[in-house]
Amino acid sequence: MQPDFRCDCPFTSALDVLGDKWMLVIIKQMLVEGKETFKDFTESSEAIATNILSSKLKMLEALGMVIKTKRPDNKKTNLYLLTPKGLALTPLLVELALWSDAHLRAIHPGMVNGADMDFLRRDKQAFARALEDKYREKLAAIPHLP
Amino acid sequence: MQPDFRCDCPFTSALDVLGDKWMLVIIKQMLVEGKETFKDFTESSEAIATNILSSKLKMLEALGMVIKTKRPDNKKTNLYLLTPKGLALTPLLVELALWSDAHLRAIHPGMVNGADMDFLRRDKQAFARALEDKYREKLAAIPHLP
DNA sequence: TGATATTGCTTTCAATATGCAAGCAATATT
DNA sequence: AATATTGCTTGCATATTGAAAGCAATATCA
Repeated sequence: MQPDFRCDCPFTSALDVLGDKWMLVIIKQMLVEGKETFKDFTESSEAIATNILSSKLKMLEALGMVIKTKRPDNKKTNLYLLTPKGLALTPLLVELALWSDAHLRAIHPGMVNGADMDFLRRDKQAFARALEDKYREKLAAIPHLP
Repeated sequence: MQPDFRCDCPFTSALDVLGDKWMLVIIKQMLVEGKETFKDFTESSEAIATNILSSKLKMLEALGMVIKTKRPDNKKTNLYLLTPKGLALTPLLVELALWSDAHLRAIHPGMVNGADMDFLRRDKQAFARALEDKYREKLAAIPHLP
């Protein structure tokens, strides 16, 4: 289940894991949009197919970026949560959004542009910290994790 | 030739452009390894196929991230060079490498780990600036660009 | 306590992206 | 003039992604 790495370059190795259409989108949905169940992901605006979602979640789990667990009062609904290894992608996601903001609006004018983007442009480190802190608080509110 | 965007999210929109196996690898080869000709790219350690390389270079050009030009003394060899829009991906690449360094070594022990990585770990902003400055100097040494 | 709805998938098959190898025209080198 | 190099393109094979249906387990409702 490990990816096979093309070479020994750290840049390329990250892309061997993350360089596809979905891995970082799923991470973003967890971190930014608070998605945590299989259903949550299928309902997001990116409209991922369930078979792809299933396989990517398995990869993320195998890589230790996500853990799969449940709430004690519900035996059906699985929770997918970011581990520190997944949460550590926050600065990368922030750079993605900054680049989009600066260089993609010309060809994608409808891209969202609200108060969050202002905050991001004003102080990207604070923005990243806010995202991480919010996620950690969320985790703290689920006090039965492995 | 524009990508079609899945939705209006800035994170996802960046991945609509960059989220595949090769786009960022090619940018990295230009920025970090100084590759500039078609031949250069085919000889890199990632071993991209020539048809894929051709199509990705066309995309990068269409998106305005790369320009295709020649030296005045050589009518055959094309030069592919980063535009500001491509060069603006430096901080993103830096975050990719940092994440690899911190979280991928466990499953990819052979990943390179020399003086450059030390510099990167010590001061990522300085590292990014150094890369950008070096690339701009290189461009300045090709004084016949469009 | 059934009956129905929801969740979390898997399976099948179609479409698209990636990969390999060969080949070829234009230019550069000898 | 002959050969090598560069920058590709063109098939064709394989892998990844996608759409749709289906299904078992649990949860919710009457």
